[in-house]
Amino acid sequence: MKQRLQERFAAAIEMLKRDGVLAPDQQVAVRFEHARQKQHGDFATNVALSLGKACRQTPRELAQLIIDALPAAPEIAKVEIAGPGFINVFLAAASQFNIVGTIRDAGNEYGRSNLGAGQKVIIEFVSANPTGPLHVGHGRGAAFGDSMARLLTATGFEVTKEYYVNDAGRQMDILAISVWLRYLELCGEQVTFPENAYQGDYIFDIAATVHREHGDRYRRPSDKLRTEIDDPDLESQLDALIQRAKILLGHEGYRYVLGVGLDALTADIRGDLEQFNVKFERWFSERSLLDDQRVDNAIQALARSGYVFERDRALWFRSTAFGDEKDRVVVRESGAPTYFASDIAYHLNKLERGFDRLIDVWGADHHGYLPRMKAALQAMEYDPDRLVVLLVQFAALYRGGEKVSMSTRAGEFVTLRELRREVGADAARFFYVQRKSEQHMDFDLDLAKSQSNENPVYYVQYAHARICSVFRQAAEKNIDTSDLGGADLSLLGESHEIALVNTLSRFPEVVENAAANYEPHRLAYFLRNLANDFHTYYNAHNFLGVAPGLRRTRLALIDATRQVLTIGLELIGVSAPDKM
RNA sequence: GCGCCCAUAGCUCAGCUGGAUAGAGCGUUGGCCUCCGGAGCCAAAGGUCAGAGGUUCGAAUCCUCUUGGGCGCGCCA
Repeated sequence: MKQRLQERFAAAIEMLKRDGVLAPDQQVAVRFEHARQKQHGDFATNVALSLGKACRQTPRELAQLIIDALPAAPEIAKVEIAGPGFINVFLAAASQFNIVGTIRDAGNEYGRSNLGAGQKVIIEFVSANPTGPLHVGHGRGAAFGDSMARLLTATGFEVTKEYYVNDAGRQMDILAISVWLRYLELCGEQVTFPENAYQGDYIFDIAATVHREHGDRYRRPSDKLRTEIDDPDLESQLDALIQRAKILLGHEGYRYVLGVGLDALTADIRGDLEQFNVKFERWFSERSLLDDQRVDNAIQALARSGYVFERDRALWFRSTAFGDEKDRVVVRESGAPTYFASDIAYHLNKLERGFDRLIDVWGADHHGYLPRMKAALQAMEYDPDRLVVLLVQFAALYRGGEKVSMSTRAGEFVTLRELRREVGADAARFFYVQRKSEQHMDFDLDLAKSQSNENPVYYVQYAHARICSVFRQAAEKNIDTSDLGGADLSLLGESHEIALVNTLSRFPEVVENAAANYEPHRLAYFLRNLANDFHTYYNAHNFLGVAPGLRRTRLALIDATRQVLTIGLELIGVSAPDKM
């Protein structure tokens, strides 16, 4: 409807240009917004206000000229000038109600658009290190990323969801040593478990699996584990322990233990996310980049740019040339590439796979990492704007008013699984996605659990279930609901019906805005509004107990409502139950 | 110290990229049909949009400064 109005007004503007009121080269964009108050009609534009100065007219005079030039249009009932020069448009009721038919004809397609025009987008999110179960902090990224993927798909992008598995590097070694030490304990060895290794119970489970399947095969005498290291630094001691383990177990044994841990945790995370209604097209291994020399290739590609140099026997990327705070190491003194180097390879790989836009969802603590990543792309002559990084702020956790730590190593976190079991995947997803991603979020676990019944998701789902219930009642009373398409929409007109229809008609616009701005929370708010409009209507009017003609019309309206609720909930990964 | 993010009702948050009288949920107070599901509906109270300047017809929204909070500044990932 907005677009229709824009066309009408553009025609009027053209007319004024021809009449010399406006300069022919004057750039004019007529923007409409939904009027907040009823007395201001349905849509309002400030075009006369913004143009007034350019043509030396007062805004109100110009508004009048525009209105006079406006072509006759059946959808417009009335046009008014208000305030300093707003033009308020009142729509003809009949043309508004047609949306009910449009929605029902479009079915599941309603709200979809071709904004993306088939552009290939890869969205990478969660990507938590596979060193422990996901905690509630990861849940926010998961809910956000997945909803974004759904929104982008609905708006005509070709979307691939990917999880980058950080299965290389020191964190993996710490995982391996943690598993192995617990395993040795099970074998009956006396070992001191370092406090900076992974403390979580899940490590025992993995160790137990190894012990059950292989007995003492990976057992080594614990006295050989002792390292003669004076360094009081716990991290250095841990590294020394890892070195001992590699020697004692041999390459294959060590790889085995590490692999068991990695596989177990990856599988755990994958299952957890599936229960959360999040599925990835691909789990991309960081190690595979190293194994296939793609990291080396990337470093060479970067070197060809001329922004790579050697210092202190390490290889550096001159990222400061592109605005980064300092230059960054890509190959360590030891010869091992940094995490940054494999990340460059990963992003290069995404570009080579033909994605037009790379979307990364990161925790806000990684924001300092963005300039160097963009710099790398720029150095290799890619447009850095093809990388879009969406930062999701931390969710500070509280339990009984106390802040809860979320350290994976210390094993002191609340898992996503726990949360899901307490409140359910639907409530958790809705709760997460309700918040704007760049907004800090206080997550009170006790509140989230105790209020599970007051979560707005139930309010929205209840609206859907209620509509389904009305149709069940209709069936019981042998009321024919098969020909809602033939409903006479001109019978609508109650204020609650107008409000509901207006909200329904805004849905495609909300989806587009949510996708274009990477703001799925808009959809959550829209759905709450829609549910509110419906509940209010439900309370004020009867659907089944009225004359057959009106009954059919109202059923068509609430059926369209049910459809939009289903589509909208689906877009944020929440179910639309028939009964609750 | 430098950089990024944030500050809106008692609490948790929206505010449609600068519009008209700043809105929801929770909590508080009062009300609702013997009828399609009361997980609902209606109403009231609650605000110096952190503070101060600036930009303009017009600012919660844009700019500067101040205050207060979160995060980052590794040859960790």
